[in-house]
Amino acid sequence: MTTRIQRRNRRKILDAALEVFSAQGFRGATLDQIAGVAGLSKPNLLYYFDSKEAMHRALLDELLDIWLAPLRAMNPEGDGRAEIMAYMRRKLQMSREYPRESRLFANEVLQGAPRLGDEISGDLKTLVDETAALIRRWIKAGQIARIDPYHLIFSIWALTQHYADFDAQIRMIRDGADPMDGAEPYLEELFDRLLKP
Amino acid sequence: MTTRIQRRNRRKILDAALEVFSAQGFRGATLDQIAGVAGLSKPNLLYYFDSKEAMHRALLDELLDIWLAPLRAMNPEGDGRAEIMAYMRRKLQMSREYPRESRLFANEVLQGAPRLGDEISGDLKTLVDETAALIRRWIKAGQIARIDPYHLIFSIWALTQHYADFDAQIRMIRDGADPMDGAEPYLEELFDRLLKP
DNA sequence: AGACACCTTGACTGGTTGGTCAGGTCTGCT
DNA sequence: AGCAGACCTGACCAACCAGTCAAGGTGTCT
Repeated sequence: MTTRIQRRNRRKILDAALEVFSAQGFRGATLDQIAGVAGLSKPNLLYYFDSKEAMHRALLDELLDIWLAPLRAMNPEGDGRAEIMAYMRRKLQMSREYPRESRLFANEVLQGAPRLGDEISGDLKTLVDETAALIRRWIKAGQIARIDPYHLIFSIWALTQHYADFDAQIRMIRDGADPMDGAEPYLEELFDRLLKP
Repeated sequence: MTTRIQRRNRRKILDAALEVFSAQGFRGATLDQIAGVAGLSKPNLLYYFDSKEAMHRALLDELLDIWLAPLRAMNPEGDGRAEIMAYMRRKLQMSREYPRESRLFANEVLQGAPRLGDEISGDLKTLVDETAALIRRWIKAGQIARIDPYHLIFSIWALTQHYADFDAQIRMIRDGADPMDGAEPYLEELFDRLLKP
């Protein structure tokens, strides 16, 4: 049985944890910081989660589905170019709407993904392999250019997530302007040229 | 006056610090770990550097020049397309040869670049602005396509550094194979298509 | 209202970590 | 050899941090 209070507080804690973990990394975050952001006491955090580690795992677990949704949303029956362009657009949208989620995963992967369970990484691999096979079929059908499917996927990740993960750097260079200004037409052009058979 | 021992030990410390900071981030790294890798005692580390922070600053300072060398190496007199392709190749080469440096900067920027001095970021901005102006001239001269120079630079960074920074993820997906396998021809094709007028 | 489970917290603990210091050892020079 | 200064370290400290606990507060159901 989960009560109303439980739902509300677990949500507050995970929100705060996302805020702090994404900005400081796992090791850099402290329970006191998370407690402060959540507006709860530290022992209370540990009443709802067994440990800092459990909090982090719960976050990754919950967010992975959201994070991979655009990839799952690709339609094998659709037109190759249109589907890949749409995927890229959705990923860019994710960087705009969920920059903290992007940085959370970036932090985790950057440190060698020590807290991403084998199960999780297995799911990811399966999904990517399936998508790569799908892209190969689109290539065979002559819908897109003959390019490596894996590197294509990596380049979509790299280009879209860069705007969320390296926000600070882009802001410095662009005098604080919105880092994603002009990103969409640019990536549109880039992938249009790349995919054209 | 700097002695031979000073040079040798400072080098050992900075090497070890790069190893540990790049893998764990600033907050995640401990002086004990660095001391262990360097083969020196912790107090000895602090004999050569005032603090953990000073160590980190010295590293960033020393490595920024190396890191930005490819950008400085662009030749304004050269052919636009050839120069940009060469820059991309050099950056990819950096990701292959200096993945730790890449991750060090990635960690720093990801956390909002709190330890990158204004001076450093100012230098970077100036250099990027100059390069952007140069790219605009190449566009005017009809040597490359009409694309946003800043986003072009960001996309070169994103695509090349991704292979170093997200190494762990790519390895998972590609079953431990060398993440950069096939990256060069892929990026060659991508930027060739992108830059063509 | 009363009972009972659920929720909350101040005070604490044990371990870690950045940094200090007094005193020791080594090196290069004369 | 002997000396000065550079180099090195064990022992220590204060701050920080994840996690514990006993005690009290709160919501809910009858």
